[in-house]
Amino acid sequence: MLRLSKLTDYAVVVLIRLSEGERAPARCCAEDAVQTSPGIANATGVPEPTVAKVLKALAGAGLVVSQRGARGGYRLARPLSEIAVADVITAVDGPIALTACVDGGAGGCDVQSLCAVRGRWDLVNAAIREALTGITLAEMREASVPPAFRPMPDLAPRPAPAVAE
Amino acid sequence: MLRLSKLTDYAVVVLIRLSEGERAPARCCAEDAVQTSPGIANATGVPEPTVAKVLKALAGAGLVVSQRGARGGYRLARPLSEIAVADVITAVDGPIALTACVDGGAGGCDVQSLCAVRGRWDLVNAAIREALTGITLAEMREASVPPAFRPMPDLAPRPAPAVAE
DNA sequence: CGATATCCGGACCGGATCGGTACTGTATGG
DNA sequence: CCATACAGTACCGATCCGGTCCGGATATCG
Repeated sequence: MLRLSKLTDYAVVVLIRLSEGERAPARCCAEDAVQTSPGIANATGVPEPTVAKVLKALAGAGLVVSQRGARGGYRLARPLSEIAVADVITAVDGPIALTACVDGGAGGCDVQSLCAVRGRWDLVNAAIREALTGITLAEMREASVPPAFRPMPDLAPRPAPAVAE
Repeated sequence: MLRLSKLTDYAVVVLIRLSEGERAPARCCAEDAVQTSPGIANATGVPEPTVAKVLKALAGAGLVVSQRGARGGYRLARPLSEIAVADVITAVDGPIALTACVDGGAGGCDVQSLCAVRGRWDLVNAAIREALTGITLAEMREASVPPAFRPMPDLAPRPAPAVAE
């Protein structure tokens, strides 16, 4: 299923929200346009603690900068065009690795025969990583803007013989 | 982390083993070169029940054909060059979808604000699916053959500003 | 300069899904 | 007729994710 953390989804929402800045509220134009965790949570609907956790991970990865103190908050470190989906995934879910026996495989394989798979998924990992690196958050934001224009996309064409899903 | 099922890894091992056929054993050239679950399990080191489950899923997807009966077993339905990684993942782990709110999103989103993400990941899903469709098991088998030639691959170069992992 | 309120940081816990196992039924081949 | 091997179902354990709570640090306000 290629399970991707829900946290990553939240991270994208939070980052896009962070890029849009605070428009409506009464707070008249903050100097750095920092946004607080509760504010983002209120705007996005994500629970506050979860937002805080996501922001924390993002701050640790350098995607956002944190401003501590009474009037602190979070601010984007880079424009969305410079943030790839791979960066968000790496920040939230850790390094991109499909299986346990890739890249930083610490030799946790219990069966030797299985370890023959080492390096086998590297091609797939590289391909996925490249695909994820080529997509920026700005593109994702643009993609979600006109929902009426894409009622049912066919996704990617599959030259290989498709099997019953 | 892009968690990929361990079952998928096993499936690749099993399929490659299935493609290599039975060379060593005393069984003098089976008519269809069918291999039994215990045989594959013994050859690969994967527990027999797991092999059986993987084979079952693969048979359901049409990647392998099953031969019931006393001298039954499994046989590849297609050469490895015709089997894409995406097919294996789809067969074992179900359809490729990173998040719950994509493609067949049944509207399980509890928060409306979150549902604004609908369709946002479609680009990423399409890219990943395309990447996975473009890699066949034959390529993966070739990649794993010479382990000495790639002691520490750099994987994919990352044009985007790399963050601390 | 001190108090305060706010916010970041790390730690803990519950729940859910996945991985693995065992049993029984059915069909084929000897 | 019996042995073999796949197919289906059900169960159990473990790992990991998601959510929540509390403590430390900091900038503002008095």
